[in-house]
Amino acid sequence: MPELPEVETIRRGLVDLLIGKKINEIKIFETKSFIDEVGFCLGVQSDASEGGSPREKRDRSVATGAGDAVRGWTTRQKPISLRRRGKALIIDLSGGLSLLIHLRMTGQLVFVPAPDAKGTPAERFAGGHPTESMVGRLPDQHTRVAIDFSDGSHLYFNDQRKFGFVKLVQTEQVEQDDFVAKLGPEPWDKSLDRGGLYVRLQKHPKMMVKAAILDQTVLAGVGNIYADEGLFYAFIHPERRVGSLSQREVAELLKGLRESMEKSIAVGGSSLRNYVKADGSRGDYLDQFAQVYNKTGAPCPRCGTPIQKIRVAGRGTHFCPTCQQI
DNA sequence: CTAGGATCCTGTCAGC
DNA sequence: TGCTGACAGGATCCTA
Repeated sequence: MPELPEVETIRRGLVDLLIGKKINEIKIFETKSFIDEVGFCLGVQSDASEGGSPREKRDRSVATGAGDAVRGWTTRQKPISLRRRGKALIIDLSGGLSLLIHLRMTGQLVFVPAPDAKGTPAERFAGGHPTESMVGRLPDQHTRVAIDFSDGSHLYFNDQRKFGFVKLVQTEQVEQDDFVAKLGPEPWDKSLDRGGLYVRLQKHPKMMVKAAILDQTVLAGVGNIYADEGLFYAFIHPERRVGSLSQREVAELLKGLRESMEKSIAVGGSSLRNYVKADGSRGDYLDQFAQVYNKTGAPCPRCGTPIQKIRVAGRGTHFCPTCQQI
């Protein structure tokens, strides 16, 4: 699910928790979820000599409590910075490697601190796809990768559908990564102002506007929720052809995208404190800012017309048929 | 170039 | 309650 605001929420929440900690081991519970571009711990199972520090223990099998074989990579590297590009989170490590994390539809990251001396339940930080794994015992059946820190804390990458991944890359190669290299500018990039987005969009004049803003090469980080919200804000029907949009409409669309994402970041995206409210009940963070997304049948906040749901570019699309005309 | 569908997976929900 | 099909917030690949 996680779109830009969720990933940014995670980045902000994790930065102080991870920086300076020392990794003991990265455990890989699901091979498919961990892509090793460096050739350190997975990939070629050959005994051919590989690059890297001789102190690294590679391709080791570890026994878990459950008895499953889990791949592990022992290292002493430390997270030194957390970055975000579009919907990707990048954790740079002290040894020149980086973890490039994409949550796709159902990924989540859960940080579990070490229990204190009194055994008081540790306060977690979690973000991404909201599920019981945010509060349950970890690792669980959805845990794909776990990072164990030397102080006894853990960072879990959980992902029901296994679409997301953690990729190990050289830090200097991050910009050249297949996914990162194709990304368009960040939504707040100045290059999009004063007609910049209009120019980018007009390279695809026949495309439906919703499909165009979901295209990560046009603009990075916009997903289905914020696409619907931004189009609603700008009074633009999602099936309008890009070529029919005026500069003014595109400027409004950019404003709408930015505002809805800023609001979401301000309330903390889909994170633990939205998932579990103070009284222990489960909340839906979308309620805190969404005007149309997942509001099928509800009155339009501007004109009262019931919000409609249609399918555009293969995606569920919510809009107001009165405010957003073809 | 574009649309549209299938695909990777698993879980949930509506309807019967 | 059980079964079935539709659908899910991403991205890519293929075909037409």
